[in-house]
Amino acid sequence: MKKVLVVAGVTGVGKSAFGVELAKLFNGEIISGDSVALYKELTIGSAKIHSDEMDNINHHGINLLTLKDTFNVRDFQKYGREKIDEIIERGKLPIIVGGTGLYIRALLYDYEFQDEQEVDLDWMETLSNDELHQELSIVDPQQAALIHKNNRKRVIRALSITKSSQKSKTELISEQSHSLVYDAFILSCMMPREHLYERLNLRVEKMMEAGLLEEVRQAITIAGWDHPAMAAIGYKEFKSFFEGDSDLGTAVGLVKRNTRRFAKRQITWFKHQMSCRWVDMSNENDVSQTIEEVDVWMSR
RNA sequence: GGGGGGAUAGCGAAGUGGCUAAACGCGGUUGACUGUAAAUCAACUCUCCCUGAGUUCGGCGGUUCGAAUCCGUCUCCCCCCA
Repeated sequence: MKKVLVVAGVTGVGKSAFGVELAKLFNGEIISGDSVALYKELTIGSAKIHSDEMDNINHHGINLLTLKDTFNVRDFQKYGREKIDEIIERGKLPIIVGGTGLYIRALLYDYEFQDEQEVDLDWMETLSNDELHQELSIVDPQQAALIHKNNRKRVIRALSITKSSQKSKTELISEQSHSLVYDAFILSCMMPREHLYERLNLRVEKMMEAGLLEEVRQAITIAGWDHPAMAAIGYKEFKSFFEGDSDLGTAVGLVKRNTRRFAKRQITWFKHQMSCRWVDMSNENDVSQTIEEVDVWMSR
């Protein structure tokens, strides 16, 4: 199986720099596993790696799109797998670096996405959460049992799978083996919660100093608030500020809070959705120990 | 010195005699996750031997079958008049 190194984990602990370090040590190229850094216009708020931090290591999946485009997991899986093959072709090690759990999991595991025909979903709009969930329990009872009725987006998605393709979500998932399609060594970077939160708060302050507000202003003139990417943390929080409904301090506070909550969700994801080698980035010994383990894995 | 207002769980804030361990928001914790995922959603958050029990609503004392809610008093905070 093809070897792929993965530097996943929580935001703000230094994954990007660690990825570059590993790329230099093991002759690698980096594929970003980040759903926001994909967009050219979203740089400060996405904590995107700066070009002079890349240290001549090739980075893929950054600035790939403009805010005129949209993207989804399926696109990422396709793009990522192509890049992995290309990099291996060049005799180098593909290194996935990022924190978008679903993207990374879909890339590494045998997630199957099928072609879906356009289906009119407007009729769902008028239904209540309960009615939609009721509908789902008829066409796909297993998924209905798994998805909470208030999770409207998921309920609608599960419904639309059955409407726009031949299989239900349950059937689709049951056909997969839920195993890795690569010889992947998955690192999940973290650090003690308190320390992490402190860093994250500080990072938001730095983003403001770096001109985040102006970046948001420009992004909305291109994309408007309706673009999915504008729902990213560091952007959506400024909506009410720009509309004159709240002050800047409130917006910044929300960015901090949402970043913390996001970090928590990432930890939960990597803890339960894939099996990772956890790396405490605040512990030098653990980091160097990890590098040794990568070395062993490489020569395996 | 006089007059008025207020003290509620980590914070903000409802509640003004039983349905209240106490709404709601924030903060925090835990979890779900297969085409918007930095998205979306759920649970928990006084204590404990936790499908039950125990101690709470500034302190103390009282009224009452029953008080965060009524009365007295003390402490602290805020506003107004001197």
